[in-house]
Amino acid sequence: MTDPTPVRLLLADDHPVVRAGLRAVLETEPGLVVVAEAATAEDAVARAAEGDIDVVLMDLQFGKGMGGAEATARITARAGSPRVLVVTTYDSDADTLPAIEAGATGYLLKDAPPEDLAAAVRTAAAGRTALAPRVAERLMNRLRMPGTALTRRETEVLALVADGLSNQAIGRRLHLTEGTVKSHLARVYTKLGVDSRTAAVATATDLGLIRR
Amino acid sequence: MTDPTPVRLLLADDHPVVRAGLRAVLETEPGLVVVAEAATAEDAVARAAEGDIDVVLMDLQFGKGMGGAEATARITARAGSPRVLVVTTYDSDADTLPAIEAGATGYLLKDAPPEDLAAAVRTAAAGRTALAPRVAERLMNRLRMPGTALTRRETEVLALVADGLSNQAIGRRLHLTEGTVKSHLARVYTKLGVDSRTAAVATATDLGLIRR
DNA sequence: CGCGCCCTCTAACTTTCGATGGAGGCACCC
DNA sequence: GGGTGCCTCCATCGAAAGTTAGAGGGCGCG
Repeated sequence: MTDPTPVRLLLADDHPVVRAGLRAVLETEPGLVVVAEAATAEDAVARAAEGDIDVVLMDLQFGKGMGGAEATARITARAGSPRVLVVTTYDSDADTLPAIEAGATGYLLKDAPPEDLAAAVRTAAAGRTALAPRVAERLMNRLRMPGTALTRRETEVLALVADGLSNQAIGRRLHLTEGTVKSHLARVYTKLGVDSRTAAVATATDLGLIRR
Repeated sequence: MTDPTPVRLLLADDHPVVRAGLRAVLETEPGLVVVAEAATAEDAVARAAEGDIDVVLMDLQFGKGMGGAEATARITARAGSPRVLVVTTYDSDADTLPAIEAGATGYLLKDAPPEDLAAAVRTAAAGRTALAPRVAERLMNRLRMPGTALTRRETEVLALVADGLSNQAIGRRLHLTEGTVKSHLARVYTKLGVDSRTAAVATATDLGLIRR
């Protein structure tokens, strides 16, 4: 009656408590086995390369070093790589879009009930996409309102504005001229319907386009 | 050799995964027993009132309803109440100060290693204060820099800046001249050590001087 | 191979901000 | 009464930010 080939999992999260929680929740499920944990994104990439993992549960925020999105990209870049299921606290566009672009098979929120989590892991193991309802809704809104969608570069510039940088400083950081930064921001303003950097940060934060 | 009166714990966190993780980490410790869990702040307040709890592990962010700080205040307001140990992800002043004001016995971060967590629970059970190193450092910095405190008017103006209003608009809103608004902001900038409105909003948000 | 979208850059122009250095009124406290 | 801190207002000047109206290259898609 037991499944002869259980789904083998790697937990990548810098919080020991969260790793213990995921382990506790998932190991009670039949057919799921946690075979390894990683406390940094670098470790996760290295461990995933060993070939004995079916699904990686990946956090996006790590205290130091590489982020979860980049780790996801590196893992999925290899042939025969495991599926990566992002499990994080936030559902802003600033987090979801890079993760999905990086090749994540699913995107879950940490407040999900254990059943949903286990179901998503099985879905991911089967190669199908698993999205949390809130994330799915956000993506739908994106598709419905294409005029409002900020491009990657625009989001990047706006995030630096939110950090308090001047146009000149942003230009230096991104290797752009100050004029180009202004161009990006001008487009951001029209898309968001505002007319200043502070107003742009305010509404973008409300809309979840950037995090703060 | 076993302690006849173990420390009885209540876990209050809206994430099932985190509750499972805390339970897994703490129940392996001798002398600690998790007797209840709460998924909302309201439940935590009600459950803590039953009198059979020594220490509450309280998250600050709950998806809906009451926040962890208010719940902490309500729990500690009663006589003979349990100790409240805040366990959260963030260490900004906006979170720590209200929690401490509300009567929390300690403040931990979720990335703490399990040993530290268990040690902090025992410290709290004994009635002593348990602070994560990063939080302690932050509090020390506060005490060292008393000049950073913003006046009511300055905070009011800065909050409107964070909402994206121009100096003129703020003046209209508060019945001030634009020049007065500039005066307030100039003082805010020197106090925060910045030189632009966006930078002021960024650092004030980090410091928890304004809400967003 | 166009077409559209994104990214980059330019340049001149207007408006808003921020810096500086004041000044007077008011409340509170020693 | 004389501090001290907060709030209000003033004027000027240089520095950012925002506006407008372009243009060209790259990339994917039908």
